[in-house]
Amino acid sequence: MKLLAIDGNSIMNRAFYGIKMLSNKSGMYTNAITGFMNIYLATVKELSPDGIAVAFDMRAPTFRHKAVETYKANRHGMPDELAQQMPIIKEILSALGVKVLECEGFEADDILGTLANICDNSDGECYILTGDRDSLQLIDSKVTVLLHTLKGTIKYNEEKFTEEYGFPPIELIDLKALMGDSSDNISGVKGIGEKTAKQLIQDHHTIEQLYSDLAVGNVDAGKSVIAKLEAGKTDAEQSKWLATIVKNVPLDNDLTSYKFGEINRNKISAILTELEMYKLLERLGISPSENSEYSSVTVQEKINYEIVGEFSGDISEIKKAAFIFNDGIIKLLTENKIYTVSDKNKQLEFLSSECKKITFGAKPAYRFCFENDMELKNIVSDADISGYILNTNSSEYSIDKMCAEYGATTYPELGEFADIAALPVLSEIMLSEIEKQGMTRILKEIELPLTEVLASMEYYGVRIDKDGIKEFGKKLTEDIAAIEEQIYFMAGHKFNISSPKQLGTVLFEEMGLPAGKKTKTGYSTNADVLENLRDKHEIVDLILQYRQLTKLNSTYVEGFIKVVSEDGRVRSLFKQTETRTGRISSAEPNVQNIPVRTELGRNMRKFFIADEGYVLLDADYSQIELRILAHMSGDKNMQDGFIKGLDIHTATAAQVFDMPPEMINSEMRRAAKAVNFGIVYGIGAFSLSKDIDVSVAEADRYIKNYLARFPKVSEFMNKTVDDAKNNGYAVTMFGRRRPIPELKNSNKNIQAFGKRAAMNAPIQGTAADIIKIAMIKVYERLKAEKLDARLILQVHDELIIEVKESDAERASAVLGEEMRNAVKLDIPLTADVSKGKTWYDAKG
DNA sequence: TTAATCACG
DNA sequence: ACGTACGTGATTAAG
Repeated sequence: MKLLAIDGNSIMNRAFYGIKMLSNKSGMYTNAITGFMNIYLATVKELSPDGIAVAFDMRAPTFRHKAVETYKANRHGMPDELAQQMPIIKEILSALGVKVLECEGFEADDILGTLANICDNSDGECYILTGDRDSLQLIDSKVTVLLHTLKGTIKYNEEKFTEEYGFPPIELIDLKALMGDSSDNISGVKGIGEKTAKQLIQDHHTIEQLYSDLAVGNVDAGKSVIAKLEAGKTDAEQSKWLATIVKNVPLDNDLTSYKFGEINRNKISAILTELEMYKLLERLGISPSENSEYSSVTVQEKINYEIVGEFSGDISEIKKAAFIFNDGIIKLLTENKIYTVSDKNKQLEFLSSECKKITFGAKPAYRFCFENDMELKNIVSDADISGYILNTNSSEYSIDKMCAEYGATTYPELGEFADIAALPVLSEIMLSEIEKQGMTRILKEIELPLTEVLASMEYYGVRIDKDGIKEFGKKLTEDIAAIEEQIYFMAGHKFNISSPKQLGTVLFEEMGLPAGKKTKTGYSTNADVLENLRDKHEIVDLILQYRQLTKLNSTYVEGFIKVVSEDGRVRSLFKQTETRTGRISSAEPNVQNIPVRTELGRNMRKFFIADEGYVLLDADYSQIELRILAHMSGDKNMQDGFIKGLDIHTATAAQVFDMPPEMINSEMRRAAKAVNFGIVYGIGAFSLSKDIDVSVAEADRYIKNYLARFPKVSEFMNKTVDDAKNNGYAVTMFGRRRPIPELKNSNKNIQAFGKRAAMNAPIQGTAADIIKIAMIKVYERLKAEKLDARLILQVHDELIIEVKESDAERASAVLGEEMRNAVKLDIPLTADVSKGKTWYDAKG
């Protein structure tokens, strides 16, 4: 009988720390379970044992000798996120017909030792799977250890062990008795390390032999080693006792009782469905539970697709199809047949046809059409977008992962056609889920049409004055060199100013400036800290200047010179499935963080220019997030300020300080502005106090006053957090969801973060929804009115259009009207348009 | 690859 | 008692 004995705690630990945190929608962590099952299945496949026993620790707290736990540890000495997975893996294993062994007062190790012993005394073969080298002492002719490490699983039998260590496995106990083991709190002999201990055990084998040899002067070692050994005899004996794995745990010693039992498929299905571990279910050959969220669509037949090859028919006859456009090739699925389309003209004919298309990642296809002066028509579903809408938290929306998550059939046997084969059913499941969650309008009226707008923005790009940037860079480089010289002079030597570590040493050790905050790795040298040191030494100001100039030079000057195309334009990627709140993001290059707050940085915008004969139009929403808050909360007091067209920060100050608006000075307005920001972000008194430099108590008073003056805002925030806790997600005005599993985390800080995110998501997300709607309307109207104008940039609450001078007036009206009228709120949305040859000039 | 920093809304 | 505002992306240093 071949027995596989697994150290449950050790393997769960390895899995937990080896795999990124994963959790299902309700915040239950699954990473250790996933990792464990991966290792388990691989080992079972490799070994084909007759039976399996998995051992877990059950040590009463009083017996515990392990090191003190870290802050978030519980009584099991492990993080809650791991502890909560332990009972579940036990249930899964039991349901798989595997024996789960625990014994009061014993560790998993001891159970493994006993199992090994049982095998030794019968005709068993024992394989021990663990991540812990301790168990190697159990190896003998019948016992093999499979040691799981980062690099893979190493099989240790007697031969392999002896070859590596130079002595038999049982003497590992003696080795530990000498060198100790800090993780198990075994002291060993003081002053004897691994090297010396190994040599001594190779020569003398056991502690007992070593000390009897020592007594007759038969130990070949230096004077100091001998002295240490003599001094540590008791320690050695005690350590040996501690290091010895117990082999007499009361267990059933009939080996056959560990043979595989019956598999409870229903139970496994129920547990894994709940955990959303669909991949594992598939590997186990078990279908997801009927009670699954997605049950109505999870019972599917595998469709018999025929792979035909290059499409040779008449494209105009295709009425409905799935396609994926990638690497210049289209994979096409229609009427249960899969084709490729390689000819460019055929591709364009297909894309621009009236055929209803479902796809995965439509944006590149839109761009491909724009580049060829065609129009991509009739995209009715995009799985990439659907995946994002259903879970904005995911970092990857591959077809494979989504099939596992939503229970769609996969077709790995179709190789390169696996994705296109899975797409129709996957899309159908996701569309019905989106419908069920009330997000169909988000999909059809916002995200799907937006893809075309973003593709168009990417296609056009923005014109850049490359020579201008180069010249600006030259000046910066000169200034940087001069500042560097001065800094080195003041510091007394050269060093890398860009290295926070080296800078910290210079400022806080060599120059003796008072160190403020610390980071994980040393002193903090960020702008906040330096700002406070400004009047302590002249060098601080120079460093701040150096930081500003080098940032401008490397990120913006050098960064942009690198990405300007032949035609003098830069094409950023506007990503539609990136942010958790529903905003779009920009990358390669990021055009949403071009400097504006300082005059020097703002110069960068002089190099974002309109093409010859064209001008730029720029419009941004004024206070859109606060307006949304006023609308969604229904707070009449707050709405009043906007309806009357007051300066909102001054109006807030008047409320918070209980004074007429004309009595509000700039300092008070600044404080009120910070409070307004804080409210949107899910405020704390501490951070607010730091931001506006008042005491925490003072800041707390501002917040309390604010919430008292705007009671509906207070209510709204509480309800938002409550709902998010109950539902597992926060939701925008239009129904877009953001899952917030952090609210269920056991760590209070993470929970607090969840609350702030829950308060912010509906506001930031609704603002994102609104500007997306505006973008689509602007895009459609510019097209309908045949204006020589195009949207080219979006910066969250700001849109930029490049327009032929003769059409500027009309485009300007379109832009302003569509932004203001994108949606109807209880209060007006305001957006003013201004015009200029450069972004610098066009920004009002 | 991760941490620190800083640019934007 | 503890930690401390939401959402992004790019660059640099350093393990």
